[in-house]
Amino acid sequence: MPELAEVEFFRKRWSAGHGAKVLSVQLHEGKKIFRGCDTALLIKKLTGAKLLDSETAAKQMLFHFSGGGWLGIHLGMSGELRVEPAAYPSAKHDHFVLVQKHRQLVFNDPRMFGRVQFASGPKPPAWWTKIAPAVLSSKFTPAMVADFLGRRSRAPIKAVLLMQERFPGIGNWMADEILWRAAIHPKRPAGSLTPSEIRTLHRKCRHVCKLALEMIAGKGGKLPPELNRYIPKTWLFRHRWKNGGLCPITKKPLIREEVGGRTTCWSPARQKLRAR
DNA sequence: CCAATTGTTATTTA
DNA sequence: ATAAATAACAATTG
Repeated sequence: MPELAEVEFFRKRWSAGHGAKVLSVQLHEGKKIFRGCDTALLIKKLTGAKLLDSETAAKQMLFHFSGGGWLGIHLGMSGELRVEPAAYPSAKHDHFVLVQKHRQLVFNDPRMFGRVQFASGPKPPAWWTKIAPAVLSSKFTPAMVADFLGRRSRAPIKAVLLMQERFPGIGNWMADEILWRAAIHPKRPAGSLTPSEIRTLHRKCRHVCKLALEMIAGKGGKLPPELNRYIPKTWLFRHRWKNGGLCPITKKPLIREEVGGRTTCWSPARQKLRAR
């Protein structure tokens, strides 16, 4: 479920615990979200440590603790972070909980495609620092996009936009939103885009990321079903899942079909298979 | 029972 | 050998 802006939204929730100590760590040992994670070390280092600060990159979050603890969380498909009262009893799929004096920081993930990582040391670990430069950073340039599209020239552009090594944080709905705004058909081979289309694509990537962060991450309420409250009807997002949905620009019917292995929504009246 | 799901990754195919 | 397509992961919901 969570893409760039939603990840930032969830990180902000847990930021309620900045400056407070972790009294205890509760986790469901052996669950898939802990694959490759040294949970014994995690528990040892985080118990009694203070949560100092946190940040997001792509679809991941990094929480920094006193004593050199670095906690990485990826929400996968169905994960979410919540803040619950100190007396809260764990619910189903609450696989990982940091207990503080005045609250509990809860990671809930039914499908467990999410992930918990932990490292100890003076600096953030490699699995964090190697994440690709953010779409909103100055390192994300039209030339870099053009180069990447050239190396993925036969894959549909929709599939290429989902590749985290170059478009960190962009997921299924954001990719569709970007292509719709750029008026590019999702099945177009990445290598078939004109230089002008590539510049437009680059611009729309940044625009959608920026607006999504403003609209979603800045808010304090609840998420998935309520996400519609934050996103205006001028976005494809508000129409993409409805049967019989109409393109907000052309007012013509939208199409849903699998592209690059994911359900994809587009406006055939606006997004043509041949370059214009 | 069947099909769906806003993500990644291992395996298979071309 | 490389890139692209597909299957698999797990749990729930419609």
